[in-house]
Amino acid sequence: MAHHDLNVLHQQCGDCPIRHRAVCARCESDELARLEEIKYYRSYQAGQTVIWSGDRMDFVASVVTGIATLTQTMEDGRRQMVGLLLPSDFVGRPGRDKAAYDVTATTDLVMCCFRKKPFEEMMGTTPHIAQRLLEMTLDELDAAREWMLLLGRKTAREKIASLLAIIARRDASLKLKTQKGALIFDLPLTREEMADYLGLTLETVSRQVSALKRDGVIELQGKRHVIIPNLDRLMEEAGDDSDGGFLN
Amino acid sequence: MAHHDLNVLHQQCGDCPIRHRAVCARCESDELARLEEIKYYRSYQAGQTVIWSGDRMDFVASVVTGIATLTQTMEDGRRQMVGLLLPSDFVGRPGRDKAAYDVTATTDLVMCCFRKKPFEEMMGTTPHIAQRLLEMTLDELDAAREWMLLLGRKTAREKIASLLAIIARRDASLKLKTQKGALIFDLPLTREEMADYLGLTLETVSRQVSALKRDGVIELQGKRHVIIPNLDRLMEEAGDDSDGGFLN
DNA sequence: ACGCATCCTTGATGCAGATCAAACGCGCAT
DNA sequence: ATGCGCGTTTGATCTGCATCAAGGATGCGT
Repeated sequence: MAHHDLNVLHQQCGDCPIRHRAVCARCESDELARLEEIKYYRSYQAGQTVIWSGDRMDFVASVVTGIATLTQTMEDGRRQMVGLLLPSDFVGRPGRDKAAYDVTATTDLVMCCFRKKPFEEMMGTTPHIAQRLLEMTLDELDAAREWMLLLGRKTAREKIASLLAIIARRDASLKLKTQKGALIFDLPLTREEMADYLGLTLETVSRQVSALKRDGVIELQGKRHVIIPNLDRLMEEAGDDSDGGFLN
Repeated sequence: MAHHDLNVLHQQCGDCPIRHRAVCARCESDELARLEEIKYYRSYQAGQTVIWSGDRMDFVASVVTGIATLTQTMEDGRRQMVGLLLPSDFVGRPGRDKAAYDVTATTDLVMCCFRKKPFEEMMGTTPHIAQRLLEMTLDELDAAREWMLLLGRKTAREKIASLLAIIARRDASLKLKTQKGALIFDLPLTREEMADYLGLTLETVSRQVSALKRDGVIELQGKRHVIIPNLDRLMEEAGDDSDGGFLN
């Protein structure tokens, strides 16, 4: 758990899978070239800690592949996940030198890193980066506020349904494995991680997942493979405003 | 509840009480002059709704004086406050034309408004505004994540103590009425609003406030006037990591 | 094939906070 | 003064989820 692989592959930004969603999304080719000079990749194995809260953090990064989590921990060990980082999500905060949260790889993870100093300098001279980062941060803030509603007011069953709906919709937006309107995906989180995200215990998560299965809202193959036969039904269970998205 | 006063006072930005904390904090005098041209003030009475979630929103604004809240509501009426807006806080999102949350004035409120279109144009040409907005949004995101820990994992007593500590620290930072290390302030929220913020019922809020009083953690004069004889004690009750702030 | 670890499920019981209900205090309009 | 409304307090009871406790399933290293 101490060290991390330095991945030697040098990917061209032009071929990067997150080219159009990450913090670099708006960059022109000359700006991309400058970024390319200061970037480097890092890989982490599933379960590895990327950084501990309070540690000095001399880089910022984009998740390229895999999933990471942000968690906060109280002295007595109570844990709350405060972010789920998917490909293209940004890690770190320009202008801050210590990590505010624990960052953990929940699957194998590849990140595109930039040393903080050069990145901050580029932010000053490259408005496209700052613009995109602002947009992404505003999106995260909206997501955090939706999560506050979940944590403060939803029942255990609604929390589980909400989490499944969020994961299902994300997968639908890229890996869209749709067949007759059914969505299929693998849960990227253990029951305990789901509990930490939802403000529940792992036992309650397990019981409510079983209940949703018993009631036909979801189907399970093994513990992690989920089939959503009817997304609308799941959304009802999640208690979300039916109108769905409010993008723009 | 339908209309709002148009306040005719034209304040000079140079004299503005939030000049150095708001979205305009980094502006040079020429930039400020341009902002001054497109700004206008609006006042709301305590209890008035500034805007409803889903409504068209053609402006963005800074809170100048007073307090406003952001809340989300589920169809069945469950409510969760997702933001507490204090003087200098920013309302609205550039690039979005509908409000995502209900915004309500909990005290008499004055906002410094900018029509969205001109403001967005200025953001493109005035990096100081975009920079400051990014910084403020990152701060809000941190606050939202701290709130997620509170909502997901803290006990009712810890939630109340945390809210009081947050309000106390904010007042200490400006209206600092310190005397022998004791902090004094008026609660800007009703018990019900506190409950909506904390993910509790108003009865539980009332009981836990009484309990903190009984245990000498706080003193009360009337229902709203609070005295914190010992902030460290209150912070312990809040269950926060003792190290306190982690700015920068 | 075996043992062991990790993750997960299920059951029994307990408790913090929700819910239901009543009454208090204070400001305000008549 | 009187009565009314709103915010608040306090009490009695209920319940959803936590906690405590056993197993079951799957995968991995030997």
